[in-house]
Amino acid sequence: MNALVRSEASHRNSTIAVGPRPPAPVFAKPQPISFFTSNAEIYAQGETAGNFYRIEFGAVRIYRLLSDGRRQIAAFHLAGETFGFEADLTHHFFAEAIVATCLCTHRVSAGETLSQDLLPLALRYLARAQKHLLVVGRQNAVERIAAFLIDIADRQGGLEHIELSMSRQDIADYLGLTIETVSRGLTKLRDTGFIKFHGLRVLDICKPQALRLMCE
Amino acid sequence: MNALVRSEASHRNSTIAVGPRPPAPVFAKPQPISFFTSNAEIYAQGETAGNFYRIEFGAVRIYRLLSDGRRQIAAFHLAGETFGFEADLTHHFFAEAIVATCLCTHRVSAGETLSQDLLPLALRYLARAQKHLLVVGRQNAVERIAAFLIDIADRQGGLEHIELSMSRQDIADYLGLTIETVSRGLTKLRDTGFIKFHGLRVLDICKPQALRLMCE
DNA sequence: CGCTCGCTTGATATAGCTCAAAAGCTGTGG
DNA sequence: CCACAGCTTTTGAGCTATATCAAGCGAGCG
Repeated sequence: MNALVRSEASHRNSTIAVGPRPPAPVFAKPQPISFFTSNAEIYAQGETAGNFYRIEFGAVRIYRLLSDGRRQIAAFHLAGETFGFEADLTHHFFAEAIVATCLCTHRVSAGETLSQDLLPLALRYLARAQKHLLVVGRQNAVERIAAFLIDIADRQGGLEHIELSMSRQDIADYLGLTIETVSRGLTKLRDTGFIKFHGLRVLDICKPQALRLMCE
Repeated sequence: MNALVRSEASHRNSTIAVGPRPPAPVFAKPQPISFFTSNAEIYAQGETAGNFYRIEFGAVRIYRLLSDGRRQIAAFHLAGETFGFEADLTHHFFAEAIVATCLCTHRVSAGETLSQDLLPLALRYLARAQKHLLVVGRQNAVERIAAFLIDIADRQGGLEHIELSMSRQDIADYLGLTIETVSRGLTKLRDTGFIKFHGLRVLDICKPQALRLMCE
């Protein structure tokens, strides 16, 4: 299965208050900033919720575990995105920093108008998760990897240049594959000229149209 | 693959206005009721959105297609649930009645306070979709079927008695399996005494604890 | 009574998993 | 600047769970 022991690298990072900041564009008041090192836990499944977070820089994985250690990453969140709000006051997932990450924390109590801002966000994430279900449920390995690359490229500004913050294991656990299958898929996409590597986690999409067609 | 042609059974049902009704508990005004026969389309991917729907009775599947016909059902909605709202004004999925279904239509323009009601709903569906990702991405066939049965049982009131409104093909497309694998999985659960059939789509869960344990 | 349709069962094929090892990278210390 | 250790990633070989293809079965219906 997929029962790797990853936990020892994943302990809570101390929150570093860096003081007041200029107002964020969407939410009213200056809020505390906290910093997380790579693999630091932001919150755990079962923990009390109540805050949500805007990523100033870095990247975050949202995931769940089965009792035998199998992991599914439900979402990646990149710089600029807001995450961590829940329907009830409990977190149903784990959240960890993928790389060194800086978060701006917001309290839910801060204002009632927040739900006005949060609803479109929640709906976007819902559509994203449900689209990802099609990828994981019905596409083969290479199609899943293609869909992942297209998604990241679009979210990094629509360029064909990609800088991955996550490991092959993270990608595998996001796509419902093994690390070996992800590696073989990327190799196949490279050998067929769809992508070009400039380092393990840096690559260009050479045939964006064709790659898009592959996962429709 | 899974390229069945299902489309000929799926054309728009005429909306039957049954006149004003007593106010729904959550939303303010009486709203038009419409009726859909089994397999009737409620809305299509790409269509303009703007309404949302409460299921008075019946059941609905929310799904997406790949160009070659592979289908992934992203969610089932049962009686009492509300669905169909979107972040932008476009539907990103198809919605069809699974059985004879009666919907109460609400216009988004009806009131600004709606987002207060819709946010927790959206968040619950988001958590549901992301949990389902773990099932589809990391669990084997029998575990997926067990998780599906537990989910339906919980949503039908927590009883151990289940009446499925959906076909084996719908279940397969929800779980990312083939119809044959679903059938074999159900047979295995029956033969090992976890469930007992009282008809093709009617069954009891005999060992709820053990079944739950199977998909954790 | 004989269709049709949805479901089950059987036999075989294969995509992706598992296990194993090699090959790159990165950082550290001499 | 090189050597070595500890990672992550890639590559290889064989195995297995599930898909695919095909046939049979049973309930509902004209």
